[in-house]
Amino acid sequence: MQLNLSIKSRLDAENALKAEIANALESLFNGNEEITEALNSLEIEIETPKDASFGDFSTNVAMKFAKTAKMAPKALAEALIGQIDCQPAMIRSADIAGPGFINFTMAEELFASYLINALEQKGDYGKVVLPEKKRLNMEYVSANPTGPLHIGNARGGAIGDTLASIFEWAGWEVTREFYLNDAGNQILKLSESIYARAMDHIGKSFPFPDDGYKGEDVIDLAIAFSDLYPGFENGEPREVMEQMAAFALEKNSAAMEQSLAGYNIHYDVWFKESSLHSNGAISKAVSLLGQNNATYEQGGAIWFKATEYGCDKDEVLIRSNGVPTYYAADLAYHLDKLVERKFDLAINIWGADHHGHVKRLQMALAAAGIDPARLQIVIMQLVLVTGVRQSKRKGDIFTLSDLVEDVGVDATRFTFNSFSPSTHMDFDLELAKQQSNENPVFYVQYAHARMCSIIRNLLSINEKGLAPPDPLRLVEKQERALIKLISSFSKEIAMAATELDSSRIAKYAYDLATCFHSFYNSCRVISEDEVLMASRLALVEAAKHVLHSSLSIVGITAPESM
RNA sequence: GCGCCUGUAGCUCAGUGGAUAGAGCGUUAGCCUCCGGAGCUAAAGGCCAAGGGUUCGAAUCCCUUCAGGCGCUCCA
Repeated sequence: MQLNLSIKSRLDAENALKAEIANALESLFNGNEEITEALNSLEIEIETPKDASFGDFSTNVAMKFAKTAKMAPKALAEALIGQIDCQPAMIRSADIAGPGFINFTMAEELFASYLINALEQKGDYGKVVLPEKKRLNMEYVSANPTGPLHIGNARGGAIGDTLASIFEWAGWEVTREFYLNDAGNQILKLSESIYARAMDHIGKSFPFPDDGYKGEDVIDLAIAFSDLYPGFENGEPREVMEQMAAFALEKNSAAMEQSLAGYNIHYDVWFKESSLHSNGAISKAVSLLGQNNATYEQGGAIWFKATEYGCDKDEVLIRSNGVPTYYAADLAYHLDKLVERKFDLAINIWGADHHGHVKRLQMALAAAGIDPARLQIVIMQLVLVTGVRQSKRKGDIFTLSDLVEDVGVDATRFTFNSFSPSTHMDFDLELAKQQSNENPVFYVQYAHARMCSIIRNLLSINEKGLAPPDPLRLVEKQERALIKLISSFSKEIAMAATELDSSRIAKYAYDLATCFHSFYNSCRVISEDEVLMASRLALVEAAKHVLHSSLSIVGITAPESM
C-alpha cells in the first residue's frame, strides 16, 4: 500500500488534480506560444459528477479550452488523458464522457489517506491554517435597545454567529461585536413613551407620542421607574426623561444580553454609539471627508457628496441643529473598526430594510480613503411570522426569548441556518411548535447519538485491543460515499466563507447525517471479521468528529444520546 | 417613478454555466431473529413565473414583461 498522507482532504486532492491537468496541458501545447499564453488565464474547474458511477471527480476543461486549442472537445480530452500520469496514490483512471467531460476515478489509497487524516486530527479536521493571520470583525443583531429582541433578530443572530464560527474555521481571528445604538431620536422617543406610560400609571395624563413605542415592555419600564423614583412627576419632564432613557438603556441592553446568552450567542465587544459622540470620532470622520473635498454646506447642514460616488442622492452628515445623523455615526464607527482597530475585514448582518444604506456607507468609506471592499454587508430578507411583519412599534410581538422557549435553541438556530439569507422566510410558528419533533435538527442529532452509541457498544472490545483498521477494506458504495463527504468538510467551510453563506454548513450536516444513516442500514459495524469491524468503527469515529464540528459551527449541541 | 431581493414538485426550500433539475413535509408501497425504527429502500408528483438573447451547453448570465417583499426622511 502506497499512501500519500499529505493529501488530507478533497481540497488537497482537487489542487493536486488541477496541477496534474495544468502540467498535461503545458506539455501538450509546448512550443505553441499563443496557446501556452492562453493557458495562464485558464481556470481549471474540478466538479463532482452527477452520478457517482461516472467517477469521483470531473472537469470540463476540454470543452472550455477547445476553441482556444482549435481542437474538438473530445479530441482535446483524448490528448489530455494521454498526458496524465495515473499514480497509485492519486488517480486510478480517466475517461471521456458526454460532450467532452473528463471523469476521474481516484485510487483507493486516496480515500484511505482522507480517513487516516480525519482520525488523527479529530475535532480539528477541516480547520484551515492561514500563512498569515487575518482579523475579522463580525457585527450582527445590533438591535436598537428600545425593546426586546424579535424573531428577525433571531435570524440575524443565527446567521452572524455561525458565519463568525465559519471564519474561525477558515483560519481567521474573529471578534464578535454588537453595536449598541444608545444615541439618537429613537432613544428620545422611547423616553417620551415611558414618561407618558409612567404618568398614566400614577393616574395623571400626559400625551403619548404619535409614533411612540406601544409594547408591553415600555409599560413595565414605566412602572419600574415610577416605583423606584416616587414623585418623579414633580421633576422637570425633560430631565426626568433623560433619567428614564438611561434607566431603560441599562435595563434593555442587559435584557438583550441575557436573551442572546440564552440563544447561545456571546459577544466579545459591546460597542456604544454614544462613545463616538463623546470622544469626537464623529466630528473627526466628518472633517476627514471635508479634507477629501467630499462635503459641502447647505441650509446650515453638512452634506456628503454621495452622488459623486454613484449614490442616488447626497446625504446629511451634520444636521442644521448641529446633531450628527446616524449615518455620520455609522461612518465613524466603521472607520474605528477598519482604521483605529485595524481589522482586515468587517462583515455586518443587516435586515433587508437597511439595504439602501449599504452603498451609502461603503461610498462614505471610499471618500475617507478606505477600500470599500473591506466592509461586506450580508443582507438577510425579513422574517414574516404567519403573515405579519415584526415591529417593535406595534404591541404584541413575538420575542426571541418566546421563540427559544417554544421551539428550543437547537431547532431555532438550525432552522434559521438552513435557509440562505436571501430567502424571504415565512416562519410558521404553529408548525414549528408542533413539528419540533420532526424538525431536521433531530434527524441530524440522532445521527450523532447513533454514532456515539456504536462507539460505546464497541468500547469494551476496543479496549481489549482490536485489530488495526485497514481503510482499504471500506469499499462498499455507502462507505465510500461517507469518506468522500467527510473529506469535503474543509471545502464546505471555504465555500461558506467565500460566499458569506452560513446555510451551507447546516445543509452539510444534514447530508452527512443522511449519508451515515444510509451506511448504518447497509453496513453492520459489529462483525466476526475483526479488521472490517475496526475499519468501520474508524469510519464512524471520523464521521462523528466531523458531524460534531459542523454542529458546533451552527451553534447547536451534539448529544451522545437522546 | 428609481433601486435591492425573490419567483423551482401540493407545501417549505436546495441547486458552482454542465450529464436524467434534487431534498424535507404530505401521499403510496416495502424493510430489523441483528449495532438506537427520531432510521432505511422505493414510487408518484416539474412548461424551473412568461417571452426574447448570449454559447458547444442556461433554472443559473444579459434584456423585457408579470407577480410578491423591502427601501428611496436633516428617521435609525
